[in-house]
Amino acid sequence: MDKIDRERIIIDEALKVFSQKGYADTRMADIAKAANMSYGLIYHYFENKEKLFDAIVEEWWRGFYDELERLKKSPMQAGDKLVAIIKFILDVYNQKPNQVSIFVTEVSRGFVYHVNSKGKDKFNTLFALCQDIVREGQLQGVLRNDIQANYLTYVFLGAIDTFLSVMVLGNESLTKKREERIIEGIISVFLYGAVAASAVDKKA
Amino acid sequence: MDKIDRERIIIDEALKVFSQKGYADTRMADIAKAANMSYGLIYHYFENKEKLFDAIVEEWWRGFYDELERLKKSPMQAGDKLVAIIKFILDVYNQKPNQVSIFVTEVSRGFVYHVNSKGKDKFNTLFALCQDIVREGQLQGVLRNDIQANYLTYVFLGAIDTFLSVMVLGNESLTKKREERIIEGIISVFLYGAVAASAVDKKA
Amino acid sequence: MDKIDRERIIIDEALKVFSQKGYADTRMADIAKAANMSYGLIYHYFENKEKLFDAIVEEWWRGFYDELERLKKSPMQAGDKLVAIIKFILDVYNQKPNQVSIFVTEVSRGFVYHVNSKGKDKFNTLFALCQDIVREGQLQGVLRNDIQANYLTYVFLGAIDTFLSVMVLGNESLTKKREERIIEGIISVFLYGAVAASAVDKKA
Amino acid sequence: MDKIDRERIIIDEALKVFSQKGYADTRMADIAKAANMSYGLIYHYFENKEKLFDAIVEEWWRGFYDELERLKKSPMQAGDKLVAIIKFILDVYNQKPNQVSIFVTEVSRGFVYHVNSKGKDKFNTLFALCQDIVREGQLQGVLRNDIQANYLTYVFLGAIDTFLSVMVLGNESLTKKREERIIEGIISVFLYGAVAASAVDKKA
DNA sequence: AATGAATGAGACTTCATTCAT
DNA sequence: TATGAATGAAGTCTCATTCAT
Repeated sequence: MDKIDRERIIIDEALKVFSQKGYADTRMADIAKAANMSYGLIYHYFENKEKLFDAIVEEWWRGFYDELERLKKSPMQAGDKLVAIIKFILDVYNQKPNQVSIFVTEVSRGFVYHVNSKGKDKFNTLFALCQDIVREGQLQGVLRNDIQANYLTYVFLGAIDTFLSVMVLGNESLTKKREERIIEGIISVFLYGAVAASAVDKKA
Repeated sequence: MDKIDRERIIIDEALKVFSQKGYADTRMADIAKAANMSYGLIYHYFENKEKLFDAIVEEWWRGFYDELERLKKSPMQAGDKLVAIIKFILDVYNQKPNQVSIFVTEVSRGFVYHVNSKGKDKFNTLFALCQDIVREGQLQGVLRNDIQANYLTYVFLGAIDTFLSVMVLGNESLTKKREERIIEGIISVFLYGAVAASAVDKKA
Repeated sequence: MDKIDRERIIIDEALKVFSQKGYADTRMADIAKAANMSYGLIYHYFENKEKLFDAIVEEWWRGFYDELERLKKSPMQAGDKLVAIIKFILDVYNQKPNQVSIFVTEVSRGFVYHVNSKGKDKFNTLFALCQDIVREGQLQGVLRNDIQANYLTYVFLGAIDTFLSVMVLGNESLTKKREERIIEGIISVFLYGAVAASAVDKKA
Repeated sequence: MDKIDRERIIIDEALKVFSQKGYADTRMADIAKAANMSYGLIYHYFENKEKLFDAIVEEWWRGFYDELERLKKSPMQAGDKLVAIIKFILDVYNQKPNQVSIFVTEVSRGFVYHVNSKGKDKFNTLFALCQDIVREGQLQGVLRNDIQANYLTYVFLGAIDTFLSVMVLGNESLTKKREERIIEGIISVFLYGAVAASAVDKKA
């Protein structure tokens, strides 16, 4: 088995264990057992527990960050970009729910990183990228201008995050159809608000 | 110094330390030092680290839960209830940012509770209570009926949660004026959507 | 309540707790609770846990030692003295089973005293006194001379000790009638042996 | 060094320390030092202090129990069986005095086991097995029938136990010749009684 | 590359004892 | 006398990490 394969196995299995037990309650021995190898061997591939965790986060983060950067630069309309973000996250959740789980429970709330600030940085970067897209939408006249971009971003990211939390805590899985409905629902509320049509006298 | 006072001091200092370092990285000795007493003494008042943490969470949770129950039963309009929820949380944040911080970073994402399910239960209870109020709004014709109540709730709670995360991670404090603006902003987006008035052809 | 009374209560209650939980597993707080007072107060009467334990042992030991000394000096026949010893021990057991229990489980096996040698000394003294009486019996021609006094003593003391162990471990209580039968039985085996009359061709 | 060897070393060294200091006063660090290894390593082989102690006791107990069962089933005469029991115990004492010491001071009096009842059970099992053999002797007409089997057993086991206590407390060792004399002595007193031949008017 | 025995810093916790009130 | 809050030494045990094989 070559080096890359081993690393893959370790990362994948560690991901499972971390997302099930949480970082603090995960033992290197648990990971080794899940990966079906001795724990000594893990140290050939990763310097220590934290670096291993970082590798997992980095992998997910890289993909997410790249997507956000790509979207930011793309010529799409801001509204469609926001839809694309949700789509992307739900896709990842579908393929690797554990990865999203870790992001939600450990990274975005920065617990592993209480001391250093890696998690905080990532969260802030994520927030900033979304806010850029939101601001772009405002400039395009697609999104409201009377509200600061950061508030719009709170609502947008928050909706996704909370939705994921519920999914993660409930261990729920996602059918394609359900995914559609969710995107539809969240985006619709975000864009057009929660108020009933009959009750609208918007921003009066 | 009497028993209740000591308990207060311990809880208050533990709250600070927990929220700064996170549960896992907090040492009983740290708390003792912060509270200016021997670590042995903490064990006179709290059975162990977890019970101490629970006491802290419980205190905040009790207040929050009571408020939600009170609101649920009150004759207010659902929209006003949602405003009241945000107001309440921001008030608590203003008075005890650490308490909110712990809730956001440790409890709502359930990391201390990966093993047992105390955190998960609290989160679900919280979600359910909000959803009840949202559903009430739908019945009153105030909130949209074409979207499932849980999606509306994701957006609402998510907005608050993400906002708090940003506040907590940024160690930001809140002026009265800023608080007003935030409530205004989040509620407005939640109720009327992010789309610019000029661009509205809602739910078409 | 005067000093002597308090001491009595502490000793009596400590005796119960020690005999139930054993020395190592007994907390000063347990004793205080049993004695219905604060644990601080115990330290007014006894220097520390070990001294308290010593006081308990000393009390029982004093009575036993005095009895043995008295018997040693008395003009009774050696056989009757041995009967008197058993009688005495069973009487104490009847009145204060816990006291005997402590002696059997903690002192005679010297566990509290593994470090120092108080228990060992007491056990040896006890053994020596019995052996003196046995030797006296040999001189009187009442007990066998062809066996060393210490072997006779092993059998005698051992019978009592094992019997008490069984009583103590089984939490059994003693009726007067049963007591008679036991004395009869043990003494009879000790004096005349376990061999059936029909099978006797003693010391052939 | 392989797994089994290490376990042997730990058990052997722990046995020494336990028998010298007693269970309660034995530190895991003491055992580690005696075994010339880090204390962490002990936990690779034994779950905790109590399990380590149990392993030691179990080893001795297994041998003793098997011997008793073997004797019980053997076609020997009951009297010879009793001799064999004493022989066996003395042999073990000769080879592993510490093992016997632990049994006498810690297990047979059940101090480690004040809470649970492992020690009590073992003691009762031991007693029951001996009593079976004694009863067999009664049925064979070799032992007296006019005394309950349990009383005969008290005397028999007690003699051995007390003798061992004296040996253990005195740290005495055993020559082959002395061993013979002891067996001779104890058995003789047990079988034929302590009374001088000249004074016999047995059971009159 | 691979194993898992070995290490030991350091965490939590207990509880006898002291001491201010 | 009486209380129980307060102390802190000391114990057990965990587990990331190292290292000989």
